[in-house]
Amino acid sequence: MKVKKIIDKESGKVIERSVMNSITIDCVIFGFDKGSLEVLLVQHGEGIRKGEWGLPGGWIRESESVDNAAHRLLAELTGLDSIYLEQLKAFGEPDRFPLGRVITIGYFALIKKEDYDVRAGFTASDAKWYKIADIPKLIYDHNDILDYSLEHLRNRVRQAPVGFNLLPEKFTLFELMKLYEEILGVEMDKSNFRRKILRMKLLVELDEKQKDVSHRAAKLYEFDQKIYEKLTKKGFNFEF
Amino acid sequence: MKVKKIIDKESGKVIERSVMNSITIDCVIFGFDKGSLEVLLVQHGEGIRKGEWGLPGGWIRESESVDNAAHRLLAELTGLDSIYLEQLKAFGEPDRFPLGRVITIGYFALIKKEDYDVRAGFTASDAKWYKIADIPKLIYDHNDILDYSLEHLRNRVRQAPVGFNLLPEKFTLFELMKLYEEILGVEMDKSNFRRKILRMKLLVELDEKQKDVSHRAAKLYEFDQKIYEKLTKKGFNFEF
DNA sequence: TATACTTGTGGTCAAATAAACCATAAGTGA
DNA sequence: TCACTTATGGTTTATTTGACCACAAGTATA
Repeated sequence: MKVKKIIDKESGKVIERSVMNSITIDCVIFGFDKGSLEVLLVQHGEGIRKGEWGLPGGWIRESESVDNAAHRLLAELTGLDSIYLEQLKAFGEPDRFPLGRVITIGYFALIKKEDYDVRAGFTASDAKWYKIADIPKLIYDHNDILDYSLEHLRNRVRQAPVGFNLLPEKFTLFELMKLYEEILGVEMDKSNFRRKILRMKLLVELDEKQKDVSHRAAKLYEFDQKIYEKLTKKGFNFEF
Repeated sequence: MKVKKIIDKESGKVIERSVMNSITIDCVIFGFDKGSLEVLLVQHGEGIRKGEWGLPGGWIRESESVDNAAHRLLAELTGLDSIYLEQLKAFGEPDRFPLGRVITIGYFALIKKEDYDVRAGFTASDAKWYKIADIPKLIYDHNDILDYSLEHLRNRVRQAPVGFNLLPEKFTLFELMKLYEEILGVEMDKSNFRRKILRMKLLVELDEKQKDVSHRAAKLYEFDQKIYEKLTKKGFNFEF
């Protein structure tokens, strides 16, 4: 089993820990800002692909579960824990990685950008949000993984209320609709959207309104956590 | 990289081929018979778990993609190729495999039982169909993988017409309904089911009827391959 | 201050769909 | 012939959808 240099998060010291040598994790981290869906990419700061952009990822330690490895890596990469994270699938074309046979397990994460400060991870020289339409050519098969994630996201938001993980705690119905429009690539009717989403009783109307807008301020809403969980399990139907 | 004994399918000779040593594939193979959903399990013929039942699976070769490995293993295990096969996800608890750290990638397959002859695979002493309700305690985390697959199947049949892969080429509407009832664990209305499924234009009515039944014989149907593919991509909505 | 403009919010109406249920057809077996 | 079973094709009512309208409530500008 390979032993890889790992820098301890707290102390900054280099420690040694055994990792699995033919399996990695790569994360597709989605965010949403001003009507645009975005993905967090990192620029590699070392290795043969120095300078090129790719998905944030890393190695799995010998003693941790795959899910835990994904959570750990995501915390290291974004500084966030307890965010929405889901395994996508394993990607395993024999030639996907040039230095040997490595299978990667894709994860997909949805984060509230308001909670996140951009910063580069350990081995990354830079980290940046890219709009979906502006994704550059990425290393290895990362463009494929990203495409797959996007497809997955589109399916997922129609079957469970996971899209909400991309919005701030408090949001207007219009913002929620714009999120769905952006993810699904469709146009919706304000009025019908409002009727449909309110009927599910998923949202709690707050005693608060938008501020600093140059038009009539809209009411703010947040989720009802209980109904959210129930609908996440049961599945919900959000067709347009 | 580990070198593992592999018996060549055609010649029966033992050949050596390098395999990945910390990743396996396990397949959950569903079949449907006389109104019951079933799973194909194998009894291990060698190793520390000799005699115990588990999911059919195997090692990934150094030179093949993960998907190809799944197809190859399935052909070796069931004698069938070109059947419905889909990756589930990777299962990677650190202690799931007692002899070292091994992550397994789950696949799920749907087969027409009429096409399949039961036979044991290379390292298996026996292979047998089990009704979902009668699944015994399986090796490693295979019960977890099976539970996950079942959940996945339930979601999948509501979003794509994949359940059809479990039925014979020609079937009656009643048989199709029974399949859905069994998978989803619900009761349906004959009349409404018929209306709904026929409206999608997915089925082709044949000039043929059931035989050897002691009641009015029902018309047989088969799929329209073109519409089947279109609906598989686009997604279809089969809520009850 | 009046007016235009923008977005929010609450409706209407017709068409499509779903759920529950009924009636008859077409076959079997006694 | 009759009783019985399943197939098949309705009907009826409630619910949901989609398209569209009208006014409310604010801002920006003349």
